[in-house]
Amino acid sequence: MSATIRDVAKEANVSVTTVSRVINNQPLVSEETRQRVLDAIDKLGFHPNAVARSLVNKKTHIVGLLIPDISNSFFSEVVRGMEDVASMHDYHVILCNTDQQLLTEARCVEVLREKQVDGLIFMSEQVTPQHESVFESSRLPVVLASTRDEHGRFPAVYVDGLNSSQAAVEHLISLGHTRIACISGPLKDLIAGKPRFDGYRQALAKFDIPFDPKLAQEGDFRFESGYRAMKRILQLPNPPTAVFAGSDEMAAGAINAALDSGLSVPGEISVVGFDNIRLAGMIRPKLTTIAQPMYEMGATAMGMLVEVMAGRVLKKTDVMLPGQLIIRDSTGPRR
Amino acid sequence: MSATIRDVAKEANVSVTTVSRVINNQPLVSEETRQRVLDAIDKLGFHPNAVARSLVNKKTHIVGLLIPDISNSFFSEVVRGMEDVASMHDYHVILCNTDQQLLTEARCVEVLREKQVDGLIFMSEQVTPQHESVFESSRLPVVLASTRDEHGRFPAVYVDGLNSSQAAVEHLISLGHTRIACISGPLKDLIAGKPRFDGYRQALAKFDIPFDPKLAQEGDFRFESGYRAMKRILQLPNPPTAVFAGSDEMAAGAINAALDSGLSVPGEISVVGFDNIRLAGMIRPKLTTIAQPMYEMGATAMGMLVEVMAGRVLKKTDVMLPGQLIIRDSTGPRR
DNA sequence: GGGTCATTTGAAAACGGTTTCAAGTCATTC
DNA sequence: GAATGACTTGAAACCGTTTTCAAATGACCC
Repeated sequence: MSATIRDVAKEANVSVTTVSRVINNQPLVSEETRQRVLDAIDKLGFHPNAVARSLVNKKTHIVGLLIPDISNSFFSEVVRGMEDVASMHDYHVILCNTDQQLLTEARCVEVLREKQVDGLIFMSEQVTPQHESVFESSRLPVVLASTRDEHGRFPAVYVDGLNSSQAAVEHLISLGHTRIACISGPLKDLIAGKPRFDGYRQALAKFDIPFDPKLAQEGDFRFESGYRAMKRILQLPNPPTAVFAGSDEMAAGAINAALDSGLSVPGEISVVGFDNIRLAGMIRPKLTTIAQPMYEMGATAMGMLVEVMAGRVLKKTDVMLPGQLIIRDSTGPRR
Repeated sequence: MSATIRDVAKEANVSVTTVSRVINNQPLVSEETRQRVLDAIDKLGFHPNAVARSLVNKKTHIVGLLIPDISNSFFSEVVRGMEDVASMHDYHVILCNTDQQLLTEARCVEVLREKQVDGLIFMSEQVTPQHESVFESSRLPVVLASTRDEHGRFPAVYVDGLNSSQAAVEHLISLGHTRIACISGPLKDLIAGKPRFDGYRQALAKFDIPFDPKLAQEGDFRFESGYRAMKRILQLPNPPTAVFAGSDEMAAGAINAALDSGLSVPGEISVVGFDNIRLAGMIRPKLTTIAQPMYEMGATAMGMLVEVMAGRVLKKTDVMLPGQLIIRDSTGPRR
């Protein structure tokens, strides 16, 4: 079918060794033979077979990406960062949607390993002991993105949820709000759930505002859960004047719920989100939020994985990126 | 390092042939030896090396995805459909962001081919003769998604932009609007640009509404271009009472521009979009739009590719999916 | 007892590259 | 003119599988 290195060798009247040297730009070939080989390659339209090459090199230059759901804009932005850095280093990425199912995740690791990928990036709300054992028995370099394992066994990149959300809530407090609700993500999520909720409480504590459990609702980061949580909150006898949501989608849901209940935003109730997905600038009012450096997080994670795969040792195995408060139109002074 | 088929053979006291038969579930092995081999595999923690396997099979069970930009929610939704169907058939996908740069696209095709992928799915605004020649010289099965080539040389799946947008505009007309603007995508885009614009004109023509070139603005599908186009339109001496936008993002931009100009939507101006991305249900007012079956488009494209890779011949090489008008809150009767 | 046949098994040749190591060529040196 | 060394080159082993083909085994039949 397609020409092989042997065909080229025959055509150029040299050995396969020499052809191999030429296609790998090794210096030990005379200019004249090199040219002859190049001509033969051209003539036959030869392309080296990366599979054969991988078999002997034991390197595929492919990395696996275990992502909950690529259609979620948070992940797709992160993945873009990963892919850009990967291709910068001549790596390609295999994408796997896991829906955070341990079984799916484990199966993916297994076949990726059979496919001899050079490394793995993992994203998921939790990294359980089962995860750790799956990763360890795969013997592959693994980097965690937007998550981390309890024991810090694997390098990880994530955003500082605690301080970021504290800043978000302090922003609300600085506007005069004292009755502030929180729509958090699942608290068992140790990166995007718990820390953001803790930041909320920490801000309250700092200003001696008592914590009212009724004002704390748990959602799942999605629009609908934000909408429903807000509806519940607004039925309270003594509703809040501001809401901090653990994700932009939930914040958008909350805003819609408020508007549907006839409240103006930020006139009667302020809302602040978390993530700064594209949506945040497109809804009305534009969302005040914490910008997560999603692209950068993906890029950083892939950068670390590349380092590890190159056999170098990481200077920092635990990278915490700062979030940034972006003040737009969904927050205003208490009236 | 990792155990090979030879190690297993030695451990089980059989030949590699027999081991190979066992791991491929071939029937010509006695129950007793099979068990012995299975035990050895277990004991050594053996996993077959897919690279070596691919070398002889000439099948990698990997397909390449050439996508303009995975961080765009339209593409990420499509890709999700592709990946789901791929994994259903035991394929994995390598993701490449091309930014619609011919050079990047060509380079990706080349290295994917070197990596011996079994097929390719391509997305981009245009398929030029250069593209065709790149695909053809790669000798890989190719399926086009949300685009198509002039000569119909490659199987393609896309949404019927002409009839869908005609339906969208007819919806506006049925609400009593006669002065209707159009914010289209680039007209050189033969799938998402031109046809949607043509559908707009066709609807006007059907109801004998004259076409006013001033009401036709060209954008690039993104939010900002919609915003700017709307601002221009609203400065017209005789502004329209409704706008049809070629994408939801542009529609969202248009709505924001209208609100910023003090107009109410849909009270004073109706807006209809195209795509039905998640955003459409999250903005205020919720967007009336044409739902593109994005997931289904990805799934269908991958389904076709799988067929082709299996050596079967496609019943239909040109699949046109219908769009669906979804009436929400951004359109209302002319006042 | 030899021939036939079905059933299991394994040796060896691929697949398309890389790499080790030895050898050949030729100018330079003493 | 032989020894030295720099520079090119190639034969062959190897990477971890699959597959072809032949051989071994044992049951069965006449």
